[in-house]
Amino acid sequence: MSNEPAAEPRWLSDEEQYAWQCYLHATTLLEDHLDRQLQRDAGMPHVYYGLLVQLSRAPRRRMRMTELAQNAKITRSRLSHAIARLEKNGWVVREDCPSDKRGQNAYLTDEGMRVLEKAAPGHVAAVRAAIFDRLSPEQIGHLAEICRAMADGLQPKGADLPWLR
Amino acid sequence: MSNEPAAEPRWLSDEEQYAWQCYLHATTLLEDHLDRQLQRDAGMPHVYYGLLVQLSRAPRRRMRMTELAQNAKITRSRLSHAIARLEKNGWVVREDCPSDKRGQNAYLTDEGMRVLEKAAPGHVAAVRAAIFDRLSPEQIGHLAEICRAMADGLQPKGADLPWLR
DNA sequence: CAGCCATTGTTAAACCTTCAAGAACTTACC
DNA sequence: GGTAAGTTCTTGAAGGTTTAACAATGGCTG
Repeated sequence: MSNEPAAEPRWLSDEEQYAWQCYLHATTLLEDHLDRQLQRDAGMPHVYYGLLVQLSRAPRRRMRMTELAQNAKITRSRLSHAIARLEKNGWVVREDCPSDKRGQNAYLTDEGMRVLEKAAPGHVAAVRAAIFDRLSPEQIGHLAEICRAMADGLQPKGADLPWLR
Repeated sequence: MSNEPAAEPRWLSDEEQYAWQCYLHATTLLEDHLDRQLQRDAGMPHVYYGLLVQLSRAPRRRMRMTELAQNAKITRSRLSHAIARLEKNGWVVREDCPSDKRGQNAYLTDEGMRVLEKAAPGHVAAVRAAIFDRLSPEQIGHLAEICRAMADGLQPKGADLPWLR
């Protein structure tokens, strides 16, 4: 199916092309906007912030690296670099996992927690201003539904990234 | 409004939180997926591909740097680096702009055009598989509407980036 | 036309991401 | 229990992005 030269590619209809255009614009602008907002107000990019959020919600503010990577939808390699940086900031520390000697836990430090709590209101405000204050409740429902369908189609099964690709 | 400590941040409702989660997952997974797809099949990241597409649609396959950056929603700096790389590949060349001595045009070469035409079918197929084959026509309409509303709120007015932020 | 401010595009440095490879450990199986 | 295969996490290098600063030019205002 992906080996044949694909005799006649099914191009996008006008509606589809328009939707795709809008999607690309919105997602690029939003991601850039949030990255800058967080870089300015909290000294880290959006993805890193997301990692702290995950950790803050985890049982004892700790989580196995792989699980964290899965939740955040990033590769283990990327996470490894990210945690290294967050560790330098003193916001996270690594600990050996008791039950599996290969494993590492990332632990959100008190200082990391403070940074997160300080950044959260501004971030939520930014997200709200960019999305939820601009959409009707029905649209929010539709968005969730649409994104869920998309994410479903992109989830697991792949080479080094059991979940990505 | 952004100066006051924000007495009581309006957190996200459960529905909003769910939608935001879905959105983040879908957009991260999709962007990663397309980046890999294009890197593998065309030797460039998704953004670079988008630049070639823009150029291919422009009048004489050329466009002013700033205009290209605006259309692609990226900074001039990022574009500058990107075009430098594409130029190394021989897919784009820079030309002085006749009417404004500060200006540069990016021109899509014949080779660049070939690369684009070769990559297009696979890319469209990937986009289709990830989105349009998974959504109903109504959902596609909703998506466009939602993204348009989001993009509208994020458009222009800013410091070094007259359009971004 | 002189002065001043805005715009255009680039650059260097710091940072982030990807990719491929590898070290350490676990599991399954004989 | 020993070996092969799989899992977990890290690393270094290559490449992409951001930020701030800059040179060159344009355009406005008096």
